[in-house]
Amino acid sequence: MATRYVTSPTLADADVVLRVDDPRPLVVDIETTRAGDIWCCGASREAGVAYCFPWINPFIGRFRDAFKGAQVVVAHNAAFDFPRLASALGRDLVGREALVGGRWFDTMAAHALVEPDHPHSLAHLGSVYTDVMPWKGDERDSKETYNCKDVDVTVRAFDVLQVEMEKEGVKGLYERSVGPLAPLLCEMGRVGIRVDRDRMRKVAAEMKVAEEGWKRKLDEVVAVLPSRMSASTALEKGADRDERAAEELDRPGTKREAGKLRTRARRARAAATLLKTVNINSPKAMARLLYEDMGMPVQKHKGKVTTNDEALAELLRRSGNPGLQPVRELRELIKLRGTYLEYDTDVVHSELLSHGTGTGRLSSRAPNLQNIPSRSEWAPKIRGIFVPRDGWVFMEMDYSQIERRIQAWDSGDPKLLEAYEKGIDTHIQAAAHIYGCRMEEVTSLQRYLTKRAVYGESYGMGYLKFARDLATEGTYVSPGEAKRLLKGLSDAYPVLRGRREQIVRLANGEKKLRNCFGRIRYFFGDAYGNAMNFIPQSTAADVIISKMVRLGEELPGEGRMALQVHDSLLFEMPREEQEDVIECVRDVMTGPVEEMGGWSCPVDAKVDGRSWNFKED
DNA sequence: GACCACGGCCAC
DNA sequence: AAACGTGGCCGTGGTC
Repeated sequence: MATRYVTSPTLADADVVLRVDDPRPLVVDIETTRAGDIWCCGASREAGVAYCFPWINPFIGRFRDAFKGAQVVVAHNAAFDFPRLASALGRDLVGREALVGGRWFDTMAAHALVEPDHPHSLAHLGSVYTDVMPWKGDERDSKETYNCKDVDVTVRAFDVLQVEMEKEGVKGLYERSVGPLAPLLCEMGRVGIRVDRDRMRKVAAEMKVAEEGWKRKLDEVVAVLPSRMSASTALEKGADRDERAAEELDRPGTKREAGKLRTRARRARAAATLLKTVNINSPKAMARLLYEDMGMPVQKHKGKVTTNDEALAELLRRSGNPGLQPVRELRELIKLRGTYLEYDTDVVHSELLSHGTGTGRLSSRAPNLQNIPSRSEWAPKIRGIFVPRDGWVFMEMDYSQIERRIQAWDSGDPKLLEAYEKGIDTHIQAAAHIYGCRMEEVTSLQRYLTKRAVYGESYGMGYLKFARDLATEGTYVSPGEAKRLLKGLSDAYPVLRGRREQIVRLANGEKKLRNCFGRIRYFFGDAYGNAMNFIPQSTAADVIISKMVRLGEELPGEGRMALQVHDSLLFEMPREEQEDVIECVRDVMTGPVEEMGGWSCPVDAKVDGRSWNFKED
């Protein structure tokens, strides 16, 4: 296709492409300076033609008018362009006075609906949807030409995507959910969540103390020590002694004994090295130490040598080596401190992406706030560093077992549905079937094992992995028992099992699955776990994002959504608005889901004015 | 110094 | 035949 890229446009050019009453979508793309200010803004209304306007008056004014008048404004990854444009033009991102309000279209978000597992970069769209030669990183292009190419590819991709979305039947999903969600996600990230850095430093310091404790423990337990001698020194002396003794024995007849002593010396030196220099954060160094120097049985994961926590737990179980537990504890502490207690800011502006997953879940990055510890011993203290603004409170509303409930709804399994209708604990119900007893007789261990089996089963986990997982946490179950557990669970809900088998067959036959919101995913090769998981996971994702869109319209007062973590929403609001917000959120989240024939899911609410660490009260 | 792959591990 | 799904970030160790 012939192209016309205008890199030094005139006012007459602006009159053409930025015409206020042009009914065609206005496609834009900004480039920014190193400091983050807008440097230029490209614009186009049709494939093959693009203008790159410097970000100066009077072009800025023309853009303002064009945004106001445009029926749709299109950008690739609009979450980058639109907030910057809105702030430069003195308008909001969402709400009545919004720059482009609900009229924006993001080609990246749209592509994620059409090809969830493909890359969504503009370069990728250019390569599959257009005949534009690859242009990213081509140093011969001026910045203006580069911008024009971006805009041109965006406008062409937009045209193709209209067709593709129609063909894939995902247009409704985009219009109802994914499109309207985009400005909300943007706004959530822009406002951000406050971090109490004093508290953060205190927790980090506490952790360091705990680390020192485990380091001393490691020092103490590695060897039986002469009094007041450091562990590494003791080990080295022992090694010296062994080696001297070995030399004396080094003659025919006692060579074997000499060899044994040398091995012992080598291992002692290795242990001494561990205490002094081995970096437990280095899998390579740990593998050398454990498997070569110390001669422990090599642990493997998917065919590869591993020193992960599961391996250390197994080595500990088999050898009883008291140095291993301190290593496990230290690893955890270092990981937690390094990952979750190093924010160099008072407000974290995590970015929520709607194109980040194959299932329609959101993802979170820079920082990822969807994986803040919740079960670790340190979780309360880590969560405690995230705080609401002064006079405001946090409120978290969680869906209760939403994916399991969706499995029940989707399969129509009468037994599981009955449990939810009658308010029966489903894990106890399943355990009663598995262990052949009455529900009152199910022990807490049996319920726990069943619950774990339920989660594993929905991902298609095998019994060996199931048994190993449990062992890592200190619950020993033989492979045979694990197998019986999974089988018993599967037998407890035969209709659900049938549906899962059907889903896997469908995925392998059609190579594509669709949930009731119209979301699709393609499957390649031998689909199993990811296929059986798609329906519940993606349906839950679509339930919650559709509710987020509703809440974007209905949330009263100043209250705002702060974060989404797959089955839960975190809100922040002035204390006096607490009751209104809770009522509104509860109503919306538990409201009937049209796409599911009026199905709904119960929620649990938690409120705390102090931090994200909700205390029971 | 920037970038990358890898092993490992946090969440739901 | 068997089968753990969806993410992002850390430190290490290597390359360019």
